[in-house]
Amino acid sequence: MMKMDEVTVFKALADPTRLKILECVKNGEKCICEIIPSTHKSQPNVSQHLKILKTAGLIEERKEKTNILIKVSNQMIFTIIDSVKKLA
Amino acid sequence: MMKMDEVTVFKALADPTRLKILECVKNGEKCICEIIPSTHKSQPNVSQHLKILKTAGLIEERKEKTNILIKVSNQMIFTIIDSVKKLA
DNA sequence: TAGTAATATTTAAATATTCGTATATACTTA
DNA sequence: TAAGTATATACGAATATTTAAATATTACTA
Repeated sequence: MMKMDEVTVFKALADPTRLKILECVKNGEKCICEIIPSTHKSQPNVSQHLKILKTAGLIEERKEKTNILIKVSNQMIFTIIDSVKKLA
Repeated sequence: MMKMDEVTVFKALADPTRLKILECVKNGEKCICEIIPSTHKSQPNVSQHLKILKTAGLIEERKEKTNILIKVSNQMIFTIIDSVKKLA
């Protein structure tokens, strides 16, 4: 997976729906069909948010029968998000 | 300084000019008049970027005679930026 | 092969962001 | 007090982002 520049990564993180998606896959792979309802957004919208996260190198996908399973590329992203949350 | 939500912080970081401003003040307070030329952007534009960084809680200002000096609120932000840069 | 489920793409509208120009404000100094 | 320096605000144009609706694609399954 290509390394992405910081601005692209920060942009990917700068949206509540995308942060919600990352939270959703924090504890392991999830089917897109499970991610969608967790965001309360439309299927096409989630599809586009997933593309932004993928382009930023933050997630990876794997096909399993009919479904696509999403996981984070690097768990470190959660350390980063937590650090920002704790930033006083 | 009020704690800001993650999305606001990530949005503040999701712009090359603002990352440049943070780099500029990395090694200590800098006058806005020094920050401006380092960005190659107009004075009003830099002023607005500074406001976004301030609203996100990332920088603080101090008046010194005619000038306003800018410094980061928390050096931890550079650790975060570096972590993102290293994210494979 | 027809139908269905999962996901992606296209499109258009609404909104947000970025930027420069013009102008305002505040403070300092001649 | 007039002029100058440093910074902020208002405004409008260009561009980018977010979103849902409509549609397309892909791959199962009956």
